[in-house]
Amino acid sequence: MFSNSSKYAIKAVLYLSLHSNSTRKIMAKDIAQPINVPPAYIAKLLQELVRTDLVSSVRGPKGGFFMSKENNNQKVIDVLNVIDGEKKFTGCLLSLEACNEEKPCPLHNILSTSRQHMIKVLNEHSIADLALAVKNGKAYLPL
Amino acid sequence: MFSNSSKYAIKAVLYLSLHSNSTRKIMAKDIAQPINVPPAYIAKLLQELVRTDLVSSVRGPKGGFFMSKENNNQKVIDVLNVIDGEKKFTGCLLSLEACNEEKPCPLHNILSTSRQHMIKVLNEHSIADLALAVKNGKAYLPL
DNA sequence: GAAATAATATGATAAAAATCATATTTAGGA
DNA sequence: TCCTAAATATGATTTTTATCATATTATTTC
Repeated sequence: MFSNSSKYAIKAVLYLSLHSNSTRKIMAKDIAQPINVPPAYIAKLLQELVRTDLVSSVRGPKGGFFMSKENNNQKVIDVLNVIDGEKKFTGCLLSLEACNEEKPCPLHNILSTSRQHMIKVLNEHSIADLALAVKNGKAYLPL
Repeated sequence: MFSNSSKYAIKAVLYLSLHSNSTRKIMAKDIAQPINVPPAYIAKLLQELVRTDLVSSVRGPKGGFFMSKENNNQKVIDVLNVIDGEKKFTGCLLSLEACNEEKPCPLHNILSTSRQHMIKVLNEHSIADLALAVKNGKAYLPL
């Protein structure tokens, strides 16, 4: 459904949302272990997330990654769009160039509703929302 | 969302549903062109679909691929399961081993409904249903 | 301002998915 | 029975994705 990269990115951003802030930064290697992602890989993903303003960072000693208030308010779909690209959600389900609402492909026809709903939900929930669910014991991050 | 292979498989199966039957078989290369998929690739995919009883075939002269009545009644999700595997739909959205309904991951939490709906729809519609929509002008297969 | 630390940029390698190629088997027709 | 046509099995190649490694740059602290 989502690529490994996207899953890793979501996990990293969630971890940062739960454990970091502007005065409490976390190094790439210290994020990698708890979310079970290769350190070098998560480092590369984090760089991309920093470039696109989804995560904040400071170099040098006492530096690291963290989530600012603005970062926390970004929507879940923003992370997915940066890593997997928008077409993943908006593109035709059969990759037909000429597929659209007026002339939908057969899959579009039957899946359009649930897909729209999916996009809506990802658009409505911020990273902070997901983190809050974890804090409240309504969602979990095991292993 | 779906892999190229899955998209190709759906397109091939739809094409066969619309243009073939037990007395009108179609060769791999004659399927490849209209659905815009590499001939050798679609041939390989068709073999897998035949092995799993989603498509029928006859070798030799006058042979080819076709959809039997049973083939046409298979559900869309069956094709996707064969090509992409079931985990694509049932697996945790963050690939967490211990994620489940009782202890859902944050993504599971917000996407579960639309995902369930998606699976339901794919389970309810047969290949024939999709083909019918095309015949009735309710769905299209451009390019 | 020098030393140490941590992100950044860049590129190399490995694994998986997609694509291509071909020898083998089966079925039909002369 | 022999030739041809078509699927099948198998494997090679290419492309993409995932993973690993390292030299460079920025920042803090002494």
